[in-house]
Amino acid sequence: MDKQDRRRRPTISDVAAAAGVSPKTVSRVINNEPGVRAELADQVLEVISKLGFRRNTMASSLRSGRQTATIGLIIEDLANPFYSTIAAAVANVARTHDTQLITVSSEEDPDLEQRQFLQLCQRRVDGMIIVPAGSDHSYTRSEVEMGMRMVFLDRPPSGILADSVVIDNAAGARAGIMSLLEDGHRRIGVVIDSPIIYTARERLAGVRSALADAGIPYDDALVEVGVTNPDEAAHAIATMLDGVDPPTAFFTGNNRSTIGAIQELYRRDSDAALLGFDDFELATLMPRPLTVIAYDVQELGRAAALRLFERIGGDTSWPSETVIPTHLVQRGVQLLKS
Amino acid sequence: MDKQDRRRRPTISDVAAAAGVSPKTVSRVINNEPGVRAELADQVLEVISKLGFRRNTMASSLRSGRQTATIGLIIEDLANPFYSTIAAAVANVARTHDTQLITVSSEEDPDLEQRQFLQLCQRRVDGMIIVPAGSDHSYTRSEVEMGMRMVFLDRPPSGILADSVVIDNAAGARAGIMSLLEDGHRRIGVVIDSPIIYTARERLAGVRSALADAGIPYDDALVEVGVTNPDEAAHAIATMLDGVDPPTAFFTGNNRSTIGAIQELYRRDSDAALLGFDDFELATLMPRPLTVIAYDVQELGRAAALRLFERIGGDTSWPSETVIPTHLVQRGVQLLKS
DNA sequence: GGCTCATAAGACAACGTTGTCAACGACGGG
DNA sequence: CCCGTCGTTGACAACGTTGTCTTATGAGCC
Repeated sequence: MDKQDRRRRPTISDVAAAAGVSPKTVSRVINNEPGVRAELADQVLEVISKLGFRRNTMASSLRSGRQTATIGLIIEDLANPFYSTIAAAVANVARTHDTQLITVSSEEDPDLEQRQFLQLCQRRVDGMIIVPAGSDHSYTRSEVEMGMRMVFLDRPPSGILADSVVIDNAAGARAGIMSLLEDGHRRIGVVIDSPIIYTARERLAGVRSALADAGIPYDDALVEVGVTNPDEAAHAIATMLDGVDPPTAFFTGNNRSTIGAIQELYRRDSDAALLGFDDFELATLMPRPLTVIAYDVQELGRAAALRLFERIGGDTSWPSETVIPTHLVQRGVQLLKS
Repeated sequence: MDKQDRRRRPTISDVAAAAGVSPKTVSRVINNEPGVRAELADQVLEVISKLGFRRNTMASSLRSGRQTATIGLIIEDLANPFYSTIAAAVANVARTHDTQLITVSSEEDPDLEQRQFLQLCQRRVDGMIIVPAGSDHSYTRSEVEMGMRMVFLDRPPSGILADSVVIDNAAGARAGIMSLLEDGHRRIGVVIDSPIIYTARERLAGVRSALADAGIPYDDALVEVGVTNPDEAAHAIATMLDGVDPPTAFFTGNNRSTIGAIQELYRRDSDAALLGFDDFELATLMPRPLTVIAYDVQELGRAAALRLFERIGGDTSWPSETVIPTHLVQRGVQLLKS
């Protein structure tokens, strides 16, 4: 280790030379191909472990043209529990296919998303799951034509026909609002992200549909759009509560907004009802009651990964859209005592 | 697209033929090597974009022997916020080095950890960050000798000398316990994972050190080890509270146990003090007061990644151990109203 | 014994790219 | 006008592996 601390990695030829056989024979052994005497194979295996030989995956898949046993996942932010749950589910499916996962963050930047996409193409991943940040994905078309498999997650693709897995956003929001209406609420404050975003748009559509069915006019003063973090949500809630004829219930369009709403409602000891899209860890310990529109986040990732591996396995059927259902769940720490 | 829906991916030779130049010239263009007339380079670039050529990363790094611009991260479970925060931090550092991250879960299984490690070696990643599940890492030695760079995260390596980044577990626990002692607590219940696990062992050592300094005998009846989930923690807390001379304060060794403790203490309206290792999202909304031993999880990942890239950059200094400091923070939703 | 045939092993080329070196024309100095 | 030099470009081989084809060996059969 003093004069040569960085040994060269042994290659198939090194193994072959040390074992007194041809490189091809070593190749046969490491690939479990038939046509090698058991005795000789053992001998080769011994040399392999003695030299610490590891087949170079890159050379192997370059030559054989087979799969690279890698898939890509493009998400907005790995630190966000929603995305990390998806990543974990995808990785689990990948592992059952002996495939490794390259996860990259787009940081909600369409340009970065595209660059990451192309880099993954250059690595010749077998397929990709993408949670779109941008709104135009026609740039993927030429790659898809050249065989890249893609599944869109959480938001449908645009500018290209491809598989997608999405939540039943509109129906979930609609069901939630209908339950508020059944409880007698007539003024419902809505706090939601910008309708530029697919999920926000769909959820808002669900809200409007439920209100329309109940014959309740849509009141712009009770809808705050473009809310992206807890503080903005808290502020929006405060403003509505301070207005004339304040809402008796709130709908928050994602869990970040729900957190902000809980903070503000708790601070004021308000007993307004709260309905939030997305369940979240520790919702059961929140200091006030709330209802969440829940769905199986793992299933979202799992379904996308399964679809992707079907494609990789050779499925060439027409692109499908998988819709993950939602359901309403009561949350809040008060339930612990009942 | 009807008869040949899967076009072959163009290679450098295809581009060369279409542009009427040699493959080497195309290579020079895509690598920004000098020695190509600007006019000719433009012409080549045009053909490249027309054909949708993407350099094959595998062939490139196979031939050039340069870095693969990939690093590996082996963690226990990507769905766990602690690990996903680390993964995000590592990915962020990686991106500044134009490197992509392959994240794999060991599922706390030493065998799987080793298999994943070897697979990453076969992919010739430039380096790896590993949160050890197993307790013996001598199996990495031959790879390290052949140039694999490794940084151990959250737990130090054993059986091999390598860089590591860990939390100041003992000092953090010690400081927390000392603060409970200052508040007058003399009977402190301890709920912690198995001491087989490095972090649990260190934290328990911190607890014992603080108690010893205060002259308080270590009472086995007040220490429950081997607790791995919230329910077990809640049960352990309940048992201690139901015993004779119950504790007036509890220390929980990680955030899962802390959650369980909160549930049980809230259920009973107990006003026992609670001190938990690990901060967590939404700790500010917990329905009772608690103190957490907090540290910068992102920094943990960031430090490990920075160290790894120093190694990849050629640093051959003696392995270092980076220790991330901790500090005490008050949490609980009651703070919102003050 | 000569034949076929199956089996085992190796020779060789190729995957897509790039390092090395040679070839070419243009240019300027002696 | 020749020669060395520079700037461009290409030919060729090689990275580590594997697909294809060939060769060597011996068993089995008439």
